Amino acid sequence: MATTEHHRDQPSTQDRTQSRELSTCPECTGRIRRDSDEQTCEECGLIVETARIDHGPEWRNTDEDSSKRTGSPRMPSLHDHGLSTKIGHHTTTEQSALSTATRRKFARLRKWHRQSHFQDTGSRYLADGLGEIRRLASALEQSQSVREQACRLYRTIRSENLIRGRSIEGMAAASVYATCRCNRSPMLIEDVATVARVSKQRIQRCYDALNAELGLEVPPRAPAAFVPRLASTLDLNDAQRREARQLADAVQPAVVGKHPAGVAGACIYIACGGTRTRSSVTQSEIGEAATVCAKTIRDHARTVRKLTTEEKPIKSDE
DNA sequence: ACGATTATTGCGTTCTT
DNA sequence: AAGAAAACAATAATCGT
Repeated sequence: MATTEHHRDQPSTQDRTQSRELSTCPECTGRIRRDSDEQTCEECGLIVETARIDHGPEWRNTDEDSSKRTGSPRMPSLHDHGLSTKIGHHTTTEQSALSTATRRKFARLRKWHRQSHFQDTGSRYLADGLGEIRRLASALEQSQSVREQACRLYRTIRSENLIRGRSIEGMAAASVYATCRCNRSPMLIEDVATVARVSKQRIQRCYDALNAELGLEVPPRAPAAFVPRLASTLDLNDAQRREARQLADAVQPAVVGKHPAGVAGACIYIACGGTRTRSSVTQSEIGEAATVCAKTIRDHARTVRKLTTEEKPIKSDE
């Protein structure tokens, strides 16, 4: 089949994410990340601009085999890239003009046409997976760009025969998760597990297999990326956010390998007063928001404190 | 005797025919 | 609709110390 051959040479997800421009956010002076269709702030999540217009050329011969030169851009999220057509229902004035025989004929035509979509074997499964990805991406409020990237990833997963024996739904969820991580989004596997139809463990397995087989380079996650997210669910004020962010940035090189959301939670805990003054948020509240237990917040808070007080010993903090 | 590694089995799943 | 193929988890077996 021509479609799978075509997609073997598609650029992988990380190729696309590398070409993004950075500027600063008017709201919090954070960095702005630019996707193909959106500009979002990495700090506060503010969507600066949403370009609904496709600025690309009207026709493209860049599709390698130039099998398609005009029309809307290819949609990786649709099993046939949105290339298929439908025979519409004429429900208005024309209906009366058509004879019964003609209407029958069109109904027959329509049915045959619709069924012919799935005639090449296996693309039913592909459509299932892509549909699930679309569902997950929208449930997780991800941008259109993320959705398309996830679908592209899913296609290569499929062509590498990584799905057999696992599950379509698990792999779809893993695709979305992996895409979010490649885009440095503060996404937790727990997040996708709550909207997915399979367990967290199964998603994790699929994600592991995906990493092992495809070797896609997912960047390490910075704790600072989780600060805005946690801050908004915990309803913190600007000063607290700023403080927590500074702590997270300062501490980042020393906490590689630790769960970034847990570290971010610890920074927030300290920024909100810590044990000293009565903290505005409890450890368990933070833990819940970060999908980590309260003890982790406590432990990390200790190391964060130690790391930051070494640098400026003026502030004696216990 | 014990812990760690490897085989085996059964199960739920994809995918082909 | 049926069966092959591949993955996984739980259990059994084997091995080295």
